[in-house]
Amino acid sequence: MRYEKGHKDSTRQRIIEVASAQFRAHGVAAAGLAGIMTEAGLTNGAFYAHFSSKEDLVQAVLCNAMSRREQTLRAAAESGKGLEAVIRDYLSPRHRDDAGHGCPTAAMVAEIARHPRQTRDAFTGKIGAFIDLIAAQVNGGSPRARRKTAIAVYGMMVGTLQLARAVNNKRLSDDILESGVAAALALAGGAP
Amino acid sequence: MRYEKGHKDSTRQRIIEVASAQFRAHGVAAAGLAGIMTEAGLTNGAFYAHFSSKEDLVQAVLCNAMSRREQTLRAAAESGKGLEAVIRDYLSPRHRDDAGHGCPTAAMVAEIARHPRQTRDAFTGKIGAFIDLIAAQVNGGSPRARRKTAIAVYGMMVGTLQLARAVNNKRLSDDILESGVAAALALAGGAP
DNA sequence: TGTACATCAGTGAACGCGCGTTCACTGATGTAC
DNA sequence: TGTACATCAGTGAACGCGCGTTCACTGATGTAC
Repeated sequence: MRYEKGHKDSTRQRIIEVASAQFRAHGVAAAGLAGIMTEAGLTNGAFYAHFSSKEDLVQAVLCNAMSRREQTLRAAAESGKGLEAVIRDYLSPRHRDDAGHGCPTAAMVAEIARHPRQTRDAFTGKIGAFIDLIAAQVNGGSPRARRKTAIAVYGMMVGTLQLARAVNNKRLSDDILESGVAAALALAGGAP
Repeated sequence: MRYEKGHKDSTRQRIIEVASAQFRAHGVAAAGLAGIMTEAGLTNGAFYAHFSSKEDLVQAVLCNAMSRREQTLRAAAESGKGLEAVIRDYLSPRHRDDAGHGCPTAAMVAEIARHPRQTRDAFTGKIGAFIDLIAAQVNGGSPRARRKTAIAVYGMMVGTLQLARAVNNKRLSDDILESGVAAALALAGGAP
């Protein structure tokens, strides 16, 4: 073969990573395959040697991005950094201003809700892991209560980050991030 | 004139309402002008007698939908229904399953963040009113603390509703709504 | 009162464009004999 | 060792389609004289 072993896999991975950033930065609908392939250093015809359709790519991107996010969360948990650091990092101006390399849920959740069953399955499968990881770091209460708190904390992180991104006023946007951090810590920290 | 007075205004309003539902149900990018005009009982050429561009319509839709939402919130506050009823209604299966007639923020916030300045301005201007209305019903703390809590509660409502919509598992989805309600009440109710 | 013209919401065909997708082809390599 | 063929990642032009937008036109009404 004229390409070294693993070449095709690495090309596929490159396409996924370019698409992942473009989907998060501009939305799935607004990111075109031609632009993705060009940024990946290929022509558009090569796309279908790697994926059967755009929807197939969306699923691959989702699995990849969510898995990565899960690993980051897991690493933070095991290094003992604690939930507070995760929350502060999530609701930081840096994360707000760089959606392309940020949380896939915050960037794509509303669009995912409108995608076909299989794509939503890919998302659903990963979201449970997030919840469990956060729940393990919540203080106080039964496992069931901790899980409920974890869901709420995650929902708040996603919602406040999106609000901070949409708002056209730096002062208000910073306010939103700050309020999210305070409330998330209050929830996760058990009784105040 | 062959049309009664106010005819054009009511046509414009009809277009806005049809677009409003389609934008929330399918997303701004996925909802086409031709489909909107057809559902409004007009042909596509008539669109530009009412709006200068699709972006112009997006702004009109945003103003209209957010104002309506604000009125609903205000009415609930004045009738003394209390924040609890608002939260329960927001995080209900009915609202989750009918995005087309639901909260414009939850349906469009991520897309709005990618729209031009003027569109984001229309959104930003309205979001402050929401926060104030919620803040007025939060128990305990200084006005500043209540405002921060209100932002967090609103962010959590938006985020958990989106998660509940995206997830492909009724049990988990209901769980998410329930967790959101409990946490929002805990936050807004002051010390537990 | 009758006629000519102005108004204007709406029609419907057409515009160029970028989309996702298809496909005949390329050309470097590995394999068979 | 040399030749013929198979493989296959990638090329690049083309496909039909729906998008947002434009525009010449319609036709019912109001206005001017």
